[in-house]
Amino acid sequence: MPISLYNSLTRRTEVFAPLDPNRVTMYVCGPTVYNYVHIGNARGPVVFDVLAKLLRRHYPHVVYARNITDVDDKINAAALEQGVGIEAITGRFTAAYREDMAKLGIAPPDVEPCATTHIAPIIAMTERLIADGHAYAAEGHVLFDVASYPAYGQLSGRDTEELIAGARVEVAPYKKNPADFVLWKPSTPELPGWDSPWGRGRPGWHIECSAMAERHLGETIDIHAGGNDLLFPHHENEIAQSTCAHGGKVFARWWLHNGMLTFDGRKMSKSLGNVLQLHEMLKHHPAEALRLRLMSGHYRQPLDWSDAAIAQSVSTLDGWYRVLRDLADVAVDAAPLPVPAAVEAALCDDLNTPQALAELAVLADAARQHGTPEAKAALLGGGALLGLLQQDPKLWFRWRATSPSTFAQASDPFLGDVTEMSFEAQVEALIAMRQQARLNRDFARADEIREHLAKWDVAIEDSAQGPRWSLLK
RNA sequence: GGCCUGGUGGCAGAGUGGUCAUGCAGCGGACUGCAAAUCCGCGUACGCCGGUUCGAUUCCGACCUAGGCCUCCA
Repeated sequence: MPISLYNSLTRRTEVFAPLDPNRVTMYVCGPTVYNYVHIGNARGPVVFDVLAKLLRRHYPHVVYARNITDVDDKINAAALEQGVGIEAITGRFTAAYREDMAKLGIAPPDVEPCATTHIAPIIAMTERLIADGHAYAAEGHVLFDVASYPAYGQLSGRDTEELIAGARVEVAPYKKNPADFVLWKPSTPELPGWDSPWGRGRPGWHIECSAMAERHLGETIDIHAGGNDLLFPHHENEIAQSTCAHGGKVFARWWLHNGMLTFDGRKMSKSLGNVLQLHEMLKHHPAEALRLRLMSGHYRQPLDWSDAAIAQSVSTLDGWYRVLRDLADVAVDAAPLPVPAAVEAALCDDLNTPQALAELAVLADAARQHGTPEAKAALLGGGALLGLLQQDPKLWFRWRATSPSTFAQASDPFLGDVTEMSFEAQVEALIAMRQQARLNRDFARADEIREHLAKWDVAIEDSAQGPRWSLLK
């Protein structure tokens, strides 16, 4: 089944065909690690994680690179403010980023290059651009000469003339044209810097992606992806740099751009201040529900974020995990889970995750009704491609790592002294007590215990197999 | 101002020129000590106005409206 992907460069959906089917290359712009990322920053990683999984099914060798920007003026500002070196900042938030991505079920990329470990390739590429007349040094800076690249503006649909005339950008005196952008800039002694032919300095923002993509993936890559707010100027500049540094070779054959998360109808962004930190969200919601929500709209459309939407994702997963819990004893060959054609077809159609999720719902219904190993395997297999439904259903229903705060007490009205009892032990004891009350047909007491447990967000179901419990989310 | 997306049932959110999205929530019934879960049943959505068509939510045009990029930003 061929994969079709919308290409921002051509503005149409095209059947994907890699340059080399034996080495498919994909580059995704990663975070600048000066703080925790917000939930909107996780959308690209989630949808492109699904894309990577899909590509790996179709091709034997996929090289997926997602960079870490670890030198940047915001990092410098944070380091100065906290009186530490930039490594303290970038180290901490790189680690947090990896942890939070892992919680969302995002597989690590094959390569995770950092700007600071690619200074030599960055300088080399900059020198090449100067030598070929595409860049110039001025006052310790090196700037890309936009006028030297006639195709500039192609990706973002901008008119080069207008950009060169560009009134909105504050024009630095050393620029030939307002649209020229910096490849290298000088560092004052208190700022991080590296020796270069132009003095001690640091790379501009755009050049690192060009240099690292070249280094790890090659001069022409199959897919380059990122948020649509990077389309201009970041990706436009990357194209200019890479194309000019590679003698006119195509830089990226497919450009994919995910839509923004909105919050109260506006783009979630640090500058607007309407952000929700992923790290914080993960403390209050099951990670899988956040992932599901991030996939529940088509990746190119905006997606509104709200508590109600998270709650809906939780309910949806409750239903699917209920099916899997009821089929816990149905054995399934886990090694190669089958991938249902309908799920794959949806994803092959420009990553239509909402359609894929609709198919997953159909599979869940089938599994609930038939309860066969095949039906269960299909549900698990479809979920696997989407990065869902892979945990033990028990853990989904006992998702909270810590017990409710209301639980911390020495004495329980029903159990007496509970200082030695764990949360789970207390819950189990109370449920046993309630079961006995029900057998005695003392329903008033049974309901009292149920209400008591409800205060700890413990919900009880009396199933045919006996009572079972879960934690409300 | 330039470039670009959207406006679908209570909510979320796909899709299509002519019988079905799907999920969540809701309502009625069955089941249950009561709940929960499950099962059965229910709701005649496609911004507005024109046009093309036998037929448009789907194509075309205008309008209204929301949002994104043009500056750091996933």
